[in-house]
Amino acid sequence: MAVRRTDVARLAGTSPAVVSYVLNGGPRPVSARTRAKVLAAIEQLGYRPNSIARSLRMSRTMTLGLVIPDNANPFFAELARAIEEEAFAHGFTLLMGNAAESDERQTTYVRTFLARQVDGLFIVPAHGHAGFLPEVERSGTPWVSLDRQVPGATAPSVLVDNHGGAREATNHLLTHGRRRIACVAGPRDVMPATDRVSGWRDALTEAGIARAEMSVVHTEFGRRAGYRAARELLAQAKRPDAIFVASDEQAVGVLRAVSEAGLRCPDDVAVASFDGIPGAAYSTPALTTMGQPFAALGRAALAHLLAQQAGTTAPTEVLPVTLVRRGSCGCPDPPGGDAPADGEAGSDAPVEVVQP
Amino acid sequence: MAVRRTDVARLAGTSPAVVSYVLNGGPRPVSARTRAKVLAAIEQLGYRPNSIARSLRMSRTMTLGLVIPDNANPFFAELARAIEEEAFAHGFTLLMGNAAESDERQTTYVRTFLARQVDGLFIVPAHGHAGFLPEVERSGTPWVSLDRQVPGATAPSVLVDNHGGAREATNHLLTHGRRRIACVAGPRDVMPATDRVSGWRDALTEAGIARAEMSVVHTEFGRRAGYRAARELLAQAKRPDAIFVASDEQAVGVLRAVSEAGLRCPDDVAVASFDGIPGAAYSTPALTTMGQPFAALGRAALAHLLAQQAGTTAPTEVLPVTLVRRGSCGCPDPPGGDAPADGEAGSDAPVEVVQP
DNA sequence: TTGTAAGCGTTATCAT
DNA sequence: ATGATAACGCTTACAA
Repeated sequence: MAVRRTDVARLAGTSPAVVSYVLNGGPRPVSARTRAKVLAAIEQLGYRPNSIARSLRMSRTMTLGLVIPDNANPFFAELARAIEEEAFAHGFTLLMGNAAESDERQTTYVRTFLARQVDGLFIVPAHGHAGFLPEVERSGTPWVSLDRQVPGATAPSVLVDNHGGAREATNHLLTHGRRRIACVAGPRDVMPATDRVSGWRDALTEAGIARAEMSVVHTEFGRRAGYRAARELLAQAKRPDAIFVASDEQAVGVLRAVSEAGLRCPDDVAVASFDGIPGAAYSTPALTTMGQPFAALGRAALAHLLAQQAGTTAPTEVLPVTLVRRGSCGCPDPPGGDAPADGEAGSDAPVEVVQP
Repeated sequence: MAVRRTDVARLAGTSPAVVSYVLNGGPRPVSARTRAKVLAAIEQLGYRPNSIARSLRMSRTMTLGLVIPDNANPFFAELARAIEEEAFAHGFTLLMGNAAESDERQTTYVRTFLARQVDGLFIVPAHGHAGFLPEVERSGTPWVSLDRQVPGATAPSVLVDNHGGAREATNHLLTHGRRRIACVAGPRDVMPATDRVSGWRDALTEAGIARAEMSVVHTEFGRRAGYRAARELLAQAKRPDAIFVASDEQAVGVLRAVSEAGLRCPDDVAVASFDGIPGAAYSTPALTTMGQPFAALGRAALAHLLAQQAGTTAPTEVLPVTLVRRGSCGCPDPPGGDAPADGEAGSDAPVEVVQP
């Protein structure tokens, strides 16, 4: 069918193995003359190596799998982007699976990826579920859990400082003179969500605010959920003068609810959130948020995978988040969404008005 | 190393071939008793088939490749999501490649995917570039170009009605009484961008507006580019009273520029855009936009691939876009970003304010 | 109904 | 420095 290594060897008047040595630069040396003939034959036949066969032989696929809970969520999209970038830089191809918040789909993807003999697996576990755990552990495939931890898993996790970040964001709202700071939280069963709630609570407690003065709404991540949660909070008798929101996506919905309620952000209700997705710079007002170090997360995740391949035992790693001050908290709002978003192309090219 | 088909056969007291027949449901029948023994052995050993070996043997990988120009752009992200969804539903796994607007990376990905013997390839070509064309054509692998057409390609394209959509959006701004309707366009060398410009121009011409009254800025897709383009337009002596924007992403930047200029949307400057990304429902005001049929695009793309596999010749397909009326054009702005976004989870669960 | 064996395209280990 | 050959794990045609 396709043109094989054998065909190249025949045309070059040599053996298939030599073709391998030329292509792979080893493990055995090959004379310059033979190499030239092989290269010519490859060119002439339009030969392309079959990496499936290579994978079978080498039991190494140079493929990594990534399973995320929700493709449509910009935070996971950004995380996926960072991981893809890092994988590409190391010569790996990434298989992407979207669990769509379903434990079943999540497990299906893990199973598929394992059957495909991926060299490693990145998993952002959907809400507490972890039906995939037994299979992945038994396979012996290196894996890393991201953003969230799986109870009982032996694999390392790469996380961010959710508690500290939430505390810092809340403290920042306090420095703007806000006292009634409510919280739009994530689902109860997701680790980063609960850590962010406790960071918020601790900041308020340290500021001497009574527990009874604190309101929290647990809800899904996502714009719509944030919108609905904020509507509840703003309808309370004692309306909050600020809201700490557990994710930028929810915060976009919160902003919308504030404006529909006839209130202004940050004047009537200040907002600070978490994640630092690119879109956060372009809402009105732009969101003050705890920026996650996406590139560093990607690097750390791959490093942990490679360490496991090398047999090293790598512990869980917690990366810091950094406060990004924009308009929603009451800080001055930088024009034009400040810096060009990561990966945004050609943003500084001159623009010119013309006639069509 | 791993547990193989042979091991299962030995334990079940049968031959490796029979194990295949049990797993694949054929092609030969297996007695109920043998099947039970095989299943038990599989369970006991924790056997998992190696699909690399299967792929090599079958010369079918059940893997498809997708190359997009920019992972960070929500439009491509949404398109990717739709395609992944469709591929998953048909039992395919998707390899995702982000060309990051680089022709070189784009070609690298196509080459990698071909080497991995993907059963088909979806390509959203980066700006006019098409360095990958010779290789993919010669490989004989079925492929489809999406969103944009590649000059000289034999493969079918799946597109939307860019001209008609732009025309409809512009006409809609005209019905709101706007006359000075400027245009923020995409890059000059991208087909859908130029088609949208001509749709906008035709609508204005039909309305009797002189060419000299039309202003257009060509720029990159992306929020920041839209922001900078709108700043130019709003600084003109005769300021436009509406802007047709070639993409929602750019429109988000346009909204930002309008608000920074101390103007209000839609009162001073109405905006209509193109794409219908989920985020468009949550800007302030929400964006009136020409919604692309993402799910249908995914379906069409896969259908074209499968048709090619079956040897059928499939022509280019153009899908319709639909006007989504929201606040930015002057229509009433539906509350809370109207319907739950596609793929947004659990959005209608009750929310409740509690103490932490 | 079941066992045997060839072959998918590659790499690595033998000899030469 | 090179040529032959066994193996990777699976599917299927063929023989029994």
